[in-house]
Amino acid sequence: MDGCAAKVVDADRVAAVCERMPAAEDLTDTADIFGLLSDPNRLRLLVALLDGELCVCDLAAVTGQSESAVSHALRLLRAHRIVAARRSGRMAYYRLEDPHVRMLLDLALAHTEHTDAIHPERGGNT
Amino acid sequence: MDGCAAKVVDADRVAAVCERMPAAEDLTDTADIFGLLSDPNRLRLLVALLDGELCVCDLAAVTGQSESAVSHALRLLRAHRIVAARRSGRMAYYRLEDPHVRMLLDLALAHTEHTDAIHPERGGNT
DNA sequence: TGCTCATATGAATGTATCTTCAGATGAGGG
DNA sequence: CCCTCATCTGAAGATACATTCATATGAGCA
Repeated sequence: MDGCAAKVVDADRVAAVCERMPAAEDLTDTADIFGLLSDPNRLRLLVALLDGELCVCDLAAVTGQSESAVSHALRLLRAHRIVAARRSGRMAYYRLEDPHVRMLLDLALAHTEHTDAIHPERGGNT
Repeated sequence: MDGCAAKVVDADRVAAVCERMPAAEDLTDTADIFGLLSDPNRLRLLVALLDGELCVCDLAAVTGQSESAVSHALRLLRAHRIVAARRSGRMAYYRLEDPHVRMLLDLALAHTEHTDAIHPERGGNT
């Protein structure tokens, strides 16, 4: 109500935009999810899980990180229910659990694949 | 070729996932964009611009930030060509320029309106 | 010309975040 | 029971980031 009433130029536009502005909690929430996707290593982890579940050591191998780093990252993602773990003996198999994040990943990656036409020699891996 | 060949459990899966893994540059790029969306204030800015262009002081009013903070944020977004500025006299009118980011925002906001009830780390307040 | 206003910038501060190291937990095999 | 292996955790160090303050630019106006 007062957050949008300082020194404005287009008071109408400002009021309209304030109307449509999502709640602060929703914005924080969304920013939080984007934050989880903003790290290349976590991104690698999630992309690896797009195809199905993988154990920690395989995730470490795929993403080129230490198993400790992978475990820390998975813990973060787990805390936000983006991934889920299945235990089998000593192994922990992780899978992508959040369909919303899956959609964001798909959308984001679909677009980056267009941009890599600029990098002809880099097909997909090393 | 050895980035995916350490101590693995499902060598086939690991190899397959490595095949599909986007190039490091693309992942960095995507993570970078997600990083730009990972700040609530920048998010507010971009959401405000979804409807059309706004000047800096109106953006400050809408998002409840100082004009200096808004200017800094806009500079960042401008550097990544996510927003663009139109000058008119002393005023600078910014608009959302990247359709890819617009899609990500639309998708993310559509979902946060549903999912704000399930998050663990906010201690269930109003 | 001199003044004010809108925006832009740089530097400094504090805070958050990532990575690594060392050790802990817990399952399986001899 | 003891030992190994896969995973997990906590703490510490380094790095990056957001926010603020002070000031600069540059347009309009008297």
